[in-house]
Amino acid sequence: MKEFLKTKGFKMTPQRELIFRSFFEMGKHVSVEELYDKVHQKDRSIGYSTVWRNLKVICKVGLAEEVNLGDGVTRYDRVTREPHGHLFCQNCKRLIEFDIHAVLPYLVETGEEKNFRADSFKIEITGLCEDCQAMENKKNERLH
Amino acid sequence: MKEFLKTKGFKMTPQRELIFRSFFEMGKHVSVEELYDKVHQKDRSIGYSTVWRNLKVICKVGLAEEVNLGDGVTRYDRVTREPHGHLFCQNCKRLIEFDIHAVLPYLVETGEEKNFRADSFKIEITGLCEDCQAMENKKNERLH
DNA sequence: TTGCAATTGAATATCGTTTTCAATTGGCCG
DNA sequence: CGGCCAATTGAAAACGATATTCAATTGCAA
Ligand SMILES: [Mn+2]
Ligand SMILES: [Mn+2]
Ligand SMILES: [Zn+2]
Ligand SMILES: [Zn+2]
Repeated sequence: MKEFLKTKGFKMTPQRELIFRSFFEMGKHVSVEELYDKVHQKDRSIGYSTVWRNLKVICKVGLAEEVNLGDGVTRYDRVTREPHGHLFCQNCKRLIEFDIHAVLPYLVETGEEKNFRADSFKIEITGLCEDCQAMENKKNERLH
Repeated sequence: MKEFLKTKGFKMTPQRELIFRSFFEMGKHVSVEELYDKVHQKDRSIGYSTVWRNLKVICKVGLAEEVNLGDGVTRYDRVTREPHGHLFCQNCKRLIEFDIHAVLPYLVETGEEKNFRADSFKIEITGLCEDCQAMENKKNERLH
């Protein structure tokens, strides 16, 4: 990792090491605050801006991407070889991923048709996840 | 329009009338600030918060939807019968629409598979529009 | 070891969004 | 036609996530 960062023009530091490690441990779709909480538990001296900056670094070196869902909080998603879409539960904010191989060619073609140079594709389905639907049903039952 | 608003529990006011009219005149993908500028030209007394609130009203009554592209500015898009996706130029912020009939069934199916109750579908392609590519090329030529 | 750019933490700035509050007004009812 | 009251308005302030500033520290190449 240190070597990898060097090729990208970044130094390794203890703070960066902990932040990177924590990010990759936490799995997908992490917000600055969530990562800060985790990192801060392990090292109370690490500041919020350092966590924020290092998430940007993780993106700059191509290991993650920002995900914006319009709820005012940017999440950071590990980059995987497989492009995917997101099901976003408006209630619990959970993100469920799904494969988009089937539709990607169509989107690529659409971009080409309009002479658009596409950098990235985003597919999001907003709604209510299975669990939150169940909770909603229970709540409605109680009203009878 | 006044009657329509009444059925939704809203009153008509001169400010609202002007804001609604201006919004529909401006076409698609309007930000609060853009609409405020336009409205403010016609009536210097109308405040920013009134414009903001009325855009929310336009959404509440189902005539528009918020569009979030991760650039920190919410845009308001007239609701049309036809679902569509967006090509978003990162340089000039222009939005180009495209039809998504072909991929919608796949997304609906995906939601069902995961027992997800889908409210809305969002498809965005980020990149550089034709004009901005041309500008970029010109700039690069000049460097030789 | 030295020099210097990169990094860090705290504080502060930014900026679009949202709320507060007092004053005004639309529209229903008598 | 008034009177009433909830809805609406405009200005100002609050919010909150993101981003920057700055002085101090540190990684690391030479
Ligand atoms: Mn993801
Ligand atoms: Mn649109
Ligand atoms: Zn949920
Ligand atoms: Zn452009």
